[in-house]
Amino acid sequence: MSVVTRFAPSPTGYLHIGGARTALYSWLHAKANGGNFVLRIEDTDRERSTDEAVQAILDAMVWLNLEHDGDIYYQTQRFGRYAEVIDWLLAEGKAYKCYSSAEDVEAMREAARAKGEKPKYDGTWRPMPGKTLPEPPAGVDPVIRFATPLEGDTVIHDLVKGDITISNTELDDLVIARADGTPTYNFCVVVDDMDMGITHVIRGDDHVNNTPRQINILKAFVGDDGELPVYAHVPMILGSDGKRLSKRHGAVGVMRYREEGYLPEALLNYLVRLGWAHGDQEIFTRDEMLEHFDIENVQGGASTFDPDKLLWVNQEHLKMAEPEALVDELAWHLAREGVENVDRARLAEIAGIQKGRCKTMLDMARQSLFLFSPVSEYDEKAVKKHMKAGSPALLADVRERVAALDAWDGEALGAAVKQTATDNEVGMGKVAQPIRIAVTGSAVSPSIDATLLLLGREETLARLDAAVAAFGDGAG
RNA sequence: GUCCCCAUCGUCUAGAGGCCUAGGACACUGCCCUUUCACGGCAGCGACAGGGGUUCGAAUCCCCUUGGGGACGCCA
Repeated sequence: MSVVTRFAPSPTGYLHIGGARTALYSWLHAKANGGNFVLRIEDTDRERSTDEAVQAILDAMVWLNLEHDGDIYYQTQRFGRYAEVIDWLLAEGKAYKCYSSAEDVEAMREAARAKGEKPKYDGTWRPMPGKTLPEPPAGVDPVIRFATPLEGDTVIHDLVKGDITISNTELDDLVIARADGTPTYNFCVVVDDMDMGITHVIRGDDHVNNTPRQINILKAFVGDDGELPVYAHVPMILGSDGKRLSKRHGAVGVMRYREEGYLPEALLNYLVRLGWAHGDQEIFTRDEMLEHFDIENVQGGASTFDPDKLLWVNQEHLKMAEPEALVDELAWHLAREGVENVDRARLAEIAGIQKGRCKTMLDMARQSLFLFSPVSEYDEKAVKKHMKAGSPALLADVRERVAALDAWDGEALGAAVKQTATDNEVGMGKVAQPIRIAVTGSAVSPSIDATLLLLGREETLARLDAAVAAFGDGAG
């Protein structure tokens, strides 16, 4: 049977790092096995689900290029189906109406806690042979509870954790439909996974404790020996303080990483290595992930998110990327810095020169800004350090030499600068740094020949002239 | 509290009983390279949580302890 996995976020916020990794693992497992990857929006909680969150998740999935197969499912569009299944369960006596109020149930839980037991619903309204049920109170809408088996064990054959056995006595009769008639998570998941033919349920291990409940519900349909999906519970991602990743750790939405200049391939690469390894390999292309990833090799324990390593991975991906592949992201970041409509060939040229010396696309964009607007001011520290008494004369000298160049190419420019240093009997630093300040305003830019090459003849000459004028008198 | 899961350098991890004097990567430190910032090269620092077993032999298997995480909703 062909593999079908799913990613099933609830739209109560953005897609965060942990969710992105779960989605990645799920996607990888499907695609590496020639299967399908289903995207399902679990929006049954209408109070907390928002359209903005749905859109944010979709945007993030697109940016990460974790493409799903088929249409996106929305649980709110499947209420008819859920109602039908609940009716069947009720008719079969596998579920029942419960009139206990929220306060009643809370009191039951308190009582259990006080006895040192796990807080559970006590089964007041569960029909039992020979048992007389209380009279339903007037004017109260009941919830529907699933009648969980009273004894026996439920075993999960987990692909990452191995077999997990949980006693059914640990479980209580969970609510599958609220008083207002809307179905709840554990129930919808079962119906959906069944209807959508999900073969592998890959999700965070915070769901391990839900799994036996879901298995029990599923067995109500397929029978005790019926076929179940294969489960794989992947560990959580922790913050640097060992606590579950949260906003405090900067665990913001995936799209925030885009804003900070990360490449989707790099983020995915970092994420795939968090909890999984293939020997000593650190850097993976998407194809390499597909080739080597195996859900069964995922670690059982939680791991800690390390922003430093993510940054390094990003830098590695920047270094190995084809310049053309960086054009879209560079354009996006430049636009955010106010620079728009730069043609693609120009962007590729810039990316080709900058990619080896930036850690992020944001760095690249910002460090390329000098190309798009005249130098409005010179960095004070840089001027103090490098602009000496003799600098303006050297700048004027260089200006004449490069102006005389037939072709504006990197090699000739480099030679001209070098010759200026040689002829004036000074080190390269004495020439290159003032030029850099003159044409970029700062002491940091690509190698001086590449900087001038990118800037072009006209701008270079104009900026050198402006600098000679600015520093020519009384400088140093 | 109850149940479930987990446990190798600060962090991510390699390790499936002898290949382990425990390997790689990030971070950190030092040196080298160098026209800036980076890149790169070399070196260093640094771990099998503790205790019992099993075995000729254990980071690897078992048990206990400890530590960490998760779950216990008319949230998902």
